[in-house]
Amino acid sequence: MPPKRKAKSIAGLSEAKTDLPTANSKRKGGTMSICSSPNKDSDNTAPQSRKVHKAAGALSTAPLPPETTSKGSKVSSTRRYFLMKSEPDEFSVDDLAAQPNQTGCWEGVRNYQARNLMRDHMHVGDQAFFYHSSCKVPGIVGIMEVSRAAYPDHFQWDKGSKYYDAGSDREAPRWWMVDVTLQERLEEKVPLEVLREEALKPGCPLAGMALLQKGSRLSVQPVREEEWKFIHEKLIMAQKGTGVVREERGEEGKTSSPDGEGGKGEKKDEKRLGGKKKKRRTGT
DNA sequence: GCCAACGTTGGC
DNA sequence: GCCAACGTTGGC
Repeated sequence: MPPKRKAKSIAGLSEAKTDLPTANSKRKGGTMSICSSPNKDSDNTAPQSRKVHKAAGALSTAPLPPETTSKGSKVSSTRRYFLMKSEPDEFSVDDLAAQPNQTGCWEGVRNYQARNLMRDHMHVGDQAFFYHSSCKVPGIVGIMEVSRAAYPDHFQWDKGSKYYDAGSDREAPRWWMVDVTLQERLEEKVPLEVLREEALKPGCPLAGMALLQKGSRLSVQPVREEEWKFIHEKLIMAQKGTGVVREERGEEGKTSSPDGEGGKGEKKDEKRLGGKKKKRRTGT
């Protein structure tokens, strides 16, 4: 699989970055049956015929309200919430803000669980936090709205794309994407660290948040309504009132971005506690 | 840069 | 279907 694939680029622009020819062309066990239409109704077939059960434990996808599909299209009676990760080096909230109508497609998701969430559970009108990962200060940097429900990620058939997947059939697309529209770019990022701190407080609705669970890595995650509200009202709205949640602005010195994600090469200010744990994996 | 915790592959 | 190997994610 692509060594780097959390990248989000906007359709039409991303073609440029095709640094990884191999992509997941070697992937094969993919005999998974997937729906072929974005409008399929009751397709919840998790094509993960392999062993996703492990992951399922790490990330509870439980917070999703029941699907209310009436017939051919996804009908959402209740707005759902999500969190979508992207490495700012690859695609940042500023990049999305720079798109026409501040709208772009969220392509490049190459994980079945994440795909299923987008394909089967995201509806127009649902909202998602834009999360910057793999950067100096990971955290929530924006609020988006789903502006187009799932449709096939065409990069899976683009041999020049790092998201190319030789095993994906046009008749049965393996990978899907949605369009998102930026609703708000936060003035102040809500750092992961703050979320963790809050979650520790008694009664905090963030206690069970998927993002904070150990081993959570999914690039698209469900967010419970109470989690969304807490973050939005207590951590985002509040910062507008007081002006600060955490003063890191300027410290990273990068224009108006909610975080100046300089780049991964950057010194990560906090050295690990130097603890050796155990060796991992049997050597190669 | 380190490394825990995955996810995927493929032999059996 | 099980599971070890190996590659990846992403916080630290």
